[in-house]
Amino acid sequence: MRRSPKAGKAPKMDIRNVASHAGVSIATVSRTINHVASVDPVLAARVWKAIEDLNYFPNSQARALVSGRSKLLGLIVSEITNPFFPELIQEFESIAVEHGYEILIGSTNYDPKRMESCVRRMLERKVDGVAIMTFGIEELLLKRFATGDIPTVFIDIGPEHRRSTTLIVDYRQGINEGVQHLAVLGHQKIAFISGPLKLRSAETRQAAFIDCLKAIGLTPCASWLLEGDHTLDGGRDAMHRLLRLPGLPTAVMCSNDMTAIGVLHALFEAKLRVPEDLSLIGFDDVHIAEYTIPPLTTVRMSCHDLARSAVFALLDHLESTSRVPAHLIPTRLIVRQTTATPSPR
Amino acid sequence: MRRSPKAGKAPKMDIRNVASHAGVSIATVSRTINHVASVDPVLAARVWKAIEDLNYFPNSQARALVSGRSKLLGLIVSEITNPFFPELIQEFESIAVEHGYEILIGSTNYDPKRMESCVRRMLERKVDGVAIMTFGIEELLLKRFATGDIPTVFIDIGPEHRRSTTLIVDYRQGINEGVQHLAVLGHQKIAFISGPLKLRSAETRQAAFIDCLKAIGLTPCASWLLEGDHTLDGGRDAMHRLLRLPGLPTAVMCSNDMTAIGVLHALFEAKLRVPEDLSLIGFDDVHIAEYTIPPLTTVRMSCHDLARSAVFALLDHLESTSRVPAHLIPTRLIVRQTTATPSPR
DNA sequence: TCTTCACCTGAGAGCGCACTCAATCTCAAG
DNA sequence: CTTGAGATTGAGTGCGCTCTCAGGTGAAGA
Repeated sequence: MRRSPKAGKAPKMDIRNVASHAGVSIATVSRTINHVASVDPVLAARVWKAIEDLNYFPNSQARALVSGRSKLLGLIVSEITNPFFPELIQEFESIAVEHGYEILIGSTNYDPKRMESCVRRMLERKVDGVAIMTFGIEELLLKRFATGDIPTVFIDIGPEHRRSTTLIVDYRQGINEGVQHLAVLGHQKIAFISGPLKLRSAETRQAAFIDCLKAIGLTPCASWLLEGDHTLDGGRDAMHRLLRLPGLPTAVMCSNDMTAIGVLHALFEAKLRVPEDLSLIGFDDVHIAEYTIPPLTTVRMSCHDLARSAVFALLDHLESTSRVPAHLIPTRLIVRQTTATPSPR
Repeated sequence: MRRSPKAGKAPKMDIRNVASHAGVSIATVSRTINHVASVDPVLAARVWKAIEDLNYFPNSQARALVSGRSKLLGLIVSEITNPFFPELIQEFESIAVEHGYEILIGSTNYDPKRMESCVRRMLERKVDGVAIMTFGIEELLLKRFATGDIPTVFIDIGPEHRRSTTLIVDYRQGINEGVQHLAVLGHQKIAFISGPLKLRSAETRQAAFIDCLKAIGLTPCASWLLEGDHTLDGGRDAMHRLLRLPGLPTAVMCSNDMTAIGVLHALFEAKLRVPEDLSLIGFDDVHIAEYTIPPLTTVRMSCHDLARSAVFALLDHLESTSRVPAHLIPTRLIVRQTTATPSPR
């Protein structure tokens, strides 16, 4: 009774107890738990009863240790407080659980130190696979998982090896729809508030915006290309900066919805009306985008698609289910009420 | 090479490899890793170098198995897509990590089945402690953890035993401030949109509201006591119901911020202005409450306080740090711009 | 009746690590 | 030079479980 000072309580329930209580060997208990077909139904019933009676839970540490499979999937996101990620996590988790896996979440907050510890923890816990959905792997993560020891899923850019999948988001499609939509309404002066440009995907979104602008014969104005950080505060601050500029654009596109909501707030403070004085388009289409005032026109990147593709890609590597997942994530414009014809000024 | 069909890759790095590479016994490696003071610095250096060279990670499954401590803290929340919880999770995680623990998240979505599987998973993974922050334990959870085998933290109501802590949220304080604030502004007709009433805390909040109303001589009107579900959609729907009623209140208090944001949206659709036509007060003070239009007056229940108290209470049970945590979580009104004098009608 | 074979079951090994305990080593004092 | 206390070290055990493999059972065929 060395390491059990609490004493007496739970009498260290393990597979042996179940075995003796059911009058079988531990091997049979193990087989029963793992649904091995060859177990005599009578014995299996006895085992299940014993498990029930004793309120036994298999120790997954031990299971993982011996089987080599932890049944854990890592999920690394950049910022859990950005509503997009909880939505993604929820979806990811339910699909994972459905397939017998659990998830270990890591939130990097764009902080290299946290990122490092995140990866380390995943490795230590021996996750069976990892989805890195940070929208911008600062090399670090990429390098850590480059060895290809465990299956990975990346977004936009990732290592090239057999056990890794890269999900490509078609930012251009949705952003183009947004720009076109604005152009059709008559906007010519369009600003863009990006995410942190060290993030690959933020950069890609901005690049897509610039290209789309050029495609319709508009010249992107450098001072209307602001860098945000994908947060509410960042969006508000960027808009403040924009407002201090001499000329004002007639429309603003944002790299994500949080930024757009921040912009909405800055505009409210400045007593500017949306969409009358300024049109606004977000990106992601988080649930709350439908609830802003006015409801936000935004580019939808389905976190449902993303989560599904990620889990399935991982499962594919793990169990070669050959359930070929879609690796191209589409985006499309959802028109709500933050866009309108520019008012003559 | 039986169970390693991937072959060749990582040569099954374990403590033995490190030991032989460093020319010491595995015991010394173990001691080094665990920072046992008595290890000869020279040997320790050799060990660390070997660890570095071999890129070795201790297997936490094995560590947990033998030591009996998983260094895992469970965190069960009701709904990860409600922004309050990500904020709570982030705080909880960073404090936990700071103290050498990791967290396992479970989101119940108010679904008994998910709840059951959540608990089961926590138990199977042998978490060292669990914080149940669902604001409404439907007995189920309570019962599951009632045995007192592992330390737990509950909110509002929990089992009574040595290894369990119950955090009491002082809903009344903040709600009272809200009601008073409304009363001072001249409101007499105040509605309340609750959370799902099967949730203990939702019920408590509503009860507090009713009491506060009575305390200032107002009679709560039954038809103005609506049940929501703590979501955006629920808030919007409840407000729709309220709008269909013959008489309209002049102010609405909500059981959480998501509900309030839903209400805001319903009001926008109905072309009613806030706060001119109707005053509105939320609850929680999630970050985005500052960003609604107009910015939401709300009762702050600090998720920072909550997370801190929860982790510390758990650590206290685990390591008897006797870092006595505050068990009373205060709430207070944050006045922003959704409240004003009722307009004469 | 005896062998063959398919089918189950249980004994036992060992997953990677922490921890105990006895062995070894160091060094000062006798 | 010997001895003992104290400091380090390494062999070995076992955490709870899965999986292999050999042994045992019973039905079918010779």
